[in-house]
Amino acid sequence: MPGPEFELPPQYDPRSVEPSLYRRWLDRGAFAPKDQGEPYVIVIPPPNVTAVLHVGHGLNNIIQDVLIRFERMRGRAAEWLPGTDHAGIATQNVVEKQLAAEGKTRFDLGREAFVERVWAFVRETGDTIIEQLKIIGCSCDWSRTRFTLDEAYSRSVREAFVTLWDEGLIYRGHRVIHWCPHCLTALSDEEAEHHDTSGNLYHITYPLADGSGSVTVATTRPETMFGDIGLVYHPKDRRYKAFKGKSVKIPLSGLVIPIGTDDAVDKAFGTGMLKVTPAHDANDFDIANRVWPKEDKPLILTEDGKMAGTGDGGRVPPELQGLDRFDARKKIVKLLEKEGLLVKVEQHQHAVRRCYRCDTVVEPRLSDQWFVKMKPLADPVLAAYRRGEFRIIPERWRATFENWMAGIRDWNISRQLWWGHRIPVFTCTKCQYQWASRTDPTACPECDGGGGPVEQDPDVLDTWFSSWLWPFATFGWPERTPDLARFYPGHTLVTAPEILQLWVSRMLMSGYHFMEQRPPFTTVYLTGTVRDTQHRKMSKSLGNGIDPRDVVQLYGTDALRWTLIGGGSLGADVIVDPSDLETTFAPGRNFANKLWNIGRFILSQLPVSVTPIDRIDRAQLTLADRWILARAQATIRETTTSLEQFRLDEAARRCYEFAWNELADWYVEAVKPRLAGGGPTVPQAVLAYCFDAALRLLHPVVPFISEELWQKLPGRAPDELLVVAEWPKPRPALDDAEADAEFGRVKTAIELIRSIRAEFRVSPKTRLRATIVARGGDRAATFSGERDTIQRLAHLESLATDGASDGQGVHAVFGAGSEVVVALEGAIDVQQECRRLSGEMTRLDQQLAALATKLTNESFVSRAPADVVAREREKERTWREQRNVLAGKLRALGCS
RNA sequence: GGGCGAAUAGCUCAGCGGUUCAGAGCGCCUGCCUUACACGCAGGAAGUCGGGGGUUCGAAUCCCUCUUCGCCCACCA
Repeated sequence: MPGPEFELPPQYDPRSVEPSLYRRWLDRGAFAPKDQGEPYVIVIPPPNVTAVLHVGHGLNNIIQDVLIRFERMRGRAAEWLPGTDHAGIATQNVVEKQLAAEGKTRFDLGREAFVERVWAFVRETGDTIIEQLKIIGCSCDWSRTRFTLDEAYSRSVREAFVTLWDEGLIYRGHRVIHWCPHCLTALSDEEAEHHDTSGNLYHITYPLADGSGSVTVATTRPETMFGDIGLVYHPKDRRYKAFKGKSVKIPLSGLVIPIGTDDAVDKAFGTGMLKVTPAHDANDFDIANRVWPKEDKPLILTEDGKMAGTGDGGRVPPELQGLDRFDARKKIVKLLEKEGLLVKVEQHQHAVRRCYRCDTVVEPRLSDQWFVKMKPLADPVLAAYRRGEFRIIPERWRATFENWMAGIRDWNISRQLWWGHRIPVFTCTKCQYQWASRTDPTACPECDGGGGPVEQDPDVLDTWFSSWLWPFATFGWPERTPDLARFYPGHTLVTAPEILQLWVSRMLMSGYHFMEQRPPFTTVYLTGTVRDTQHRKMSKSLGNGIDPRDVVQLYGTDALRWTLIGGGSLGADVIVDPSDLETTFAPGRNFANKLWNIGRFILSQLPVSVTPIDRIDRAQLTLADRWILARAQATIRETTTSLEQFRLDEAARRCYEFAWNELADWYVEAVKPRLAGGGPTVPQAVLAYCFDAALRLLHPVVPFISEELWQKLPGRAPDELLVVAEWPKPRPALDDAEADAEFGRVKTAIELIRSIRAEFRVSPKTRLRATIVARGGDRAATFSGERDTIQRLAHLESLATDGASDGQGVHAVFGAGSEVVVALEGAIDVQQECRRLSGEMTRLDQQLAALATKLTNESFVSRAPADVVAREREKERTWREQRNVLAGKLRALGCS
């Protein structure tokens, strides 16, 4: 009797289901960790508030969602902490761009108004990002959403800074750092990205001051020559021996500078003579400190990358002052050429550093910045990693991580920005005493009574100086909150490998340093990257980004998740085609629709109350019942193992095969006749059990469709939710290797009959008569017991399972010599059948020959494992029996 | 300059020493609107597993090498 489920439309419409389900989960508080139980904690890599997410972020967050849903169902107190990052440079950049469109700069607004303006922007985009996470189904604990610039979070940042200061790990460094002339701020080494660039190597003549000749210097940056304080060559370079102690004149300016020597010079590069520009090259800075430690290090470029003016020491010739550095380069080259001081220009491949936020070529620049001493922080982490206290998967990242940790350099944390955490360093204007403070001081602690006004450092902290505290600042550190006690240390961090150093390693360092030597997580899962078919990263500038909202609108969230999770194995890139969303996302949509229809059918067959599977008497089970129940056990085990091993793709595939190929294609089809009769409750119980298990197993990957169907299953309380339902456990009592093998034979027999039908172009409407002859290990009862199934699925009129083959019809051999014979009167001629069978024979003979070679090979028999040899022997026996049957058939037909 | 990854059907991928291991999805071909599903069902065609060499009784699977692509790191100006 068809139930009300037939009212359900035959086509699943995710749009009508997903938003309301998500709301139900929220209303029920399903994403909050339960009060009891062992915690499982993931902290989200907080997305920058600058931009909407694309499917690249989608992959990352969906992986986290699969893991958190899995562990939640397994009974852990699952905490997935969400939030966003204020993203200092990036955000300030975006807002400054907006201002520029209005013809304004941040200086027009002033610091306070500008920061207010950024806040307004951030509130808006932050909300969009959270919305997107919800749309793709993320089951974050929204009650604990954090932002790295929240008041409480800011206290954590300040605490970390002051602690490090007190420990002597923060210092003011005077050195050449990466400076972005567009963002007008210093950058860390990690924020200045290398880009291979094809440039020029200019060979420039520096005349000797005494007029006795000249030397040639090769440089990629002629515009910095006015900042030269000398030339150096390698002390062992004989070519320049005669120049020792001499001086040269800087071309175009005439300034006289000395020639020195330094070991750092590469004799083989360029001319072996290096110009030393200490204020605009980190390497030159070091050389200058060795060779001319007392010499000034003149800056000849302004902060925004222009040639310095007269006020800046007057080293730059007047006609070049104020020119942009690249325009200046061109002009200088021209001038040099005119004066005959340009020897040659060579093509030169080299890496140029660019700002990771605005892509401007970074200018090395001597300045004063705050640095963190990293070695004391990194060493314990490296040691802990080698002890195995946390792991990084895929394991291949080990070398990268270890090299970085071992060779770590101090971290420049000050940024000349307005958007971020103000550096809590204060200076007394009277006595110049400088200190870091957890609270804003009003007076200098060193001056007696009336100190001078106190000034705070104008700079802000590097964004990463706040996000490196994420795993514990989010839970209230430095206060000893219950959350902190419960959710630190966490478990899994899922993120992109490109921020392994920028973020992951620093979180580990802060974790070990501030949290009593405990790691913030035990597993770091480095995901692959979502790329287009040309293997390019998704990015706005390339126009190949896909907004997850578009995919969800077209195909549903489950389809999006299905493609991203199934698209690649652990840590592998996922390739999607932005120009063909249909092909990319249809498989997931199709699967969701298939589940929908399996559900529609099963639900229509189930009574209001279904017998639990453990109350079914095993004696009542048919072979097909036993088979699907055994398959369910295998699926439960394999899916669970795969998820435990972070093989989400494998888990997804396994469930898919169970639901679609095993349950729908075989069991449902096999069981239909038994259902139609309204007969016993056994098939209903089996269907309900298997479908329930499949939905549970699928839930982490396709949460919406699984939840929607699961709630419709009989016996559900109105408030029961799959999202917090129990993860299936295997029931050993339902394991059944025998049924697995026997039903496998039945399937094979059906497939052979279908093949024959198709080969002989017999319409399914024509009912055929067939015979199955069980031989070898096969039992006739296996086939007679499933007679109805075989007849129905192979479109047979009748099936004989007891008689011997009479040689009439089309034959196929399977198993250990068992045989299928399909009666096809008139449709076949003997010649054709002879050809077909001898073709089979040839194939079999080839396989047997190959096997014989193997088995007569003394080395194989003696050296291969015994079970492998045994298996090969068994295979040979089986094929030999098949061959015998075939040979008999050929004889009977009188084939030549 | 160093390190890493990938190369398997037209496309996107799985398999990573031995069970028909040469697979899946999409695409393609042939039948089917079989009352859950044409976003479907059934049956097919399709790859000398990038080239070469080696280890092994046995290699898509391990080692070396080459080619192509991609990524990360790097103070030769």
